[in-house]
Amino acid sequence: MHDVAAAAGVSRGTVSRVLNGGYVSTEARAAIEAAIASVGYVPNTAARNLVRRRSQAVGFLTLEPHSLLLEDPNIGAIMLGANETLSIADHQMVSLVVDSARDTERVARYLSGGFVDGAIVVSARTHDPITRVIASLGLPAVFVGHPPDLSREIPWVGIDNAGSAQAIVTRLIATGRSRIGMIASALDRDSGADRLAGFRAALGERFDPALVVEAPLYDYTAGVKGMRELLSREPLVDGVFAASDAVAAGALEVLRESGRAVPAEVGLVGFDNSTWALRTQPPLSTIHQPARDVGSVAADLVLRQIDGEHPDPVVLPSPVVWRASA
Amino acid sequence: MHDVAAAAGVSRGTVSRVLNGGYVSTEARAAIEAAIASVGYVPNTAARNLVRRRSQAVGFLTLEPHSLLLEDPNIGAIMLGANETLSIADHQMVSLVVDSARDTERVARYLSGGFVDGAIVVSARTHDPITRVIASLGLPAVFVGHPPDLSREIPWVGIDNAGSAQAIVTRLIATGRSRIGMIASALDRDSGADRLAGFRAALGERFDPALVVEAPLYDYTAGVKGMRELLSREPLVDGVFAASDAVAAGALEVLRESGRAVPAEVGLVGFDNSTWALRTQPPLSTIHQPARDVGSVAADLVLRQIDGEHPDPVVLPSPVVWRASA
DNA sequence: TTGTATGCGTTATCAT
DNA sequence: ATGATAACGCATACAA
Repeated sequence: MHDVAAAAGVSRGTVSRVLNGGYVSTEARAAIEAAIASVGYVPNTAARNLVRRRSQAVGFLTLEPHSLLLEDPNIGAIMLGANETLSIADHQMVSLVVDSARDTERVARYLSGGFVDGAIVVSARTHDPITRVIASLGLPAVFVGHPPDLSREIPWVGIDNAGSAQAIVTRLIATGRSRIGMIASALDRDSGADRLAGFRAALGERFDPALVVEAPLYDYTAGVKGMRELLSREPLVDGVFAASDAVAAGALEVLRESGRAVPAEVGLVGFDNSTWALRTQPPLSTIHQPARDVGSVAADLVLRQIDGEHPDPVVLPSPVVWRASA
Repeated sequence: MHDVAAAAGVSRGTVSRVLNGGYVSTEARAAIEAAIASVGYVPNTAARNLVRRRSQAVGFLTLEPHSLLLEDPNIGAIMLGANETLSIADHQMVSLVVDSARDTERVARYLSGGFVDGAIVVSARTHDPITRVIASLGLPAVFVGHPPDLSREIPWVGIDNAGSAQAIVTRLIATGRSRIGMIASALDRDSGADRLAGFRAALGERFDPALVVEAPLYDYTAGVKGMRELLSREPLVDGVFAASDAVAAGALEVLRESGRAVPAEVGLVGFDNSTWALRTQPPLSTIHQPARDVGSVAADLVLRQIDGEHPDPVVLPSPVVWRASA
């Protein structure tokens, strides 16, 4: 910038004014713009942020085992939704992957180092070091999904997992099934635990713990193993609630192998309304997750906090999508 | 930091020394550390970077239509590999999504604003504005895959798509197939075009353009539509090379629907060795892409450029993985 | 309208 | 071993 000022024969202050917008004469502006072009000047945004004390950037972190990051299509959609909203507000979304203890420490430094004005956190857990850093730093943040403890300090956005699970299982019951099982995934996370709770609520008196098999992740493999286990525990099972569409796809494959017709003999429902749901034969009845909206709302919630507001948590609607699998 | 210095009764220089490492007396160090804790001081890394003129960060950008970003499991693996290597070198990987014209401009500013010391670019195209910015900025960068023009200015890392395609198709031919078709995806990208070239090379004289159907993306849907088209063009097709495992999975579904046994009546091979390959029935013969290594090498190549070196492009091995589908 | 001066939070070069 | 002090590249209040 020094060079530009010299080349244009003005002071650095004036150069700064044409860059940002302020009173500057037409001639001076022309001279400066010419100088900028000839010198090939690009402003150092980092320096600008130092003086403005804002970075115009928001971090997006996924506190997940990396395998899940690769599998879960929702996370990608959430990112895109968040980015879109941040982009409109002229904020840069920077996605940070934390995949090791070393990452955790470095990301914590990054967050507290003035590089971001806020953060969107997917799959936060209360005990997570990063979560603590954010809380103690007072960094504007929003969680996707509701972590047990900090829900009151930090706003969150999500869906009603329990209610939606209850709704679709109720509907599954209404198709006349009597032995309904569940392949429950990720019970250590709020989404997983809530879906199981909804399943249980829908069944009420008829709930049978023996018909719930547990799996660590929301993936295809969980469906394969889970369905085999379910079948061995109760060969007469005629309804299955899979904790996600990927899980349901795995279960469907096993049902096919074992010669059970879907939906004639066994009704199957999933969760997510992901691409899986339309790829299977028959297509899956499932719960629609408005993942893109979740991201968009998350972005909005950080932005508002950056502006000094204290927004409330947001729960987005997640309707049942009924197809042919049940 | 001013507060810390005051509280500890020393100068800011000394505080800086305990933070970074330098000669400082035991008493001073103790006093300063106590002050840091009581004040709750966290260093502003942004300010440090300004004076050091290094950010210790590397950008990771995916110049893809966002739909593909969500679908492609390779990109996630590449990210993880890159992050691991960067992390060991104490560099922060920041992933930037460019999903609109507005994004393009903002990301370009971000890149030239001093926030990153280098960049890893997936799916670069020569005409892309971001690519031009990087080139004109002289920012240390590496491409994943080889863009046509800038290959000499900017190093890249990738696999031999053409050679691998030729290898697996040759092997498919060796199983005694006589009417072999290809579902070719993403012909506007080097990977897509090269895979087709390899297919053609393997067939030599027997290559028949009528047996090549084109699809825009490497996804499941492309396989479904492509296989239907192929079947209608040549009902007697007995071998299929799908441009990716996801494409192969879609094709397999159509083959099943139309009553063709795989591999008995039709041999099918894919590309990527992704999770798709093991989920299908039968599992797919395919090409193993060392995606994680690609990311790791990419990181290494930027790091070396940041250190002033001028590394050559790297081609990683991508062996045939033979399973039951052909 | 424009120039000058000061500060943003650090590191680094000097002396001491 | 430590304390001043000058950068780093920019924005801005104030003066002119």
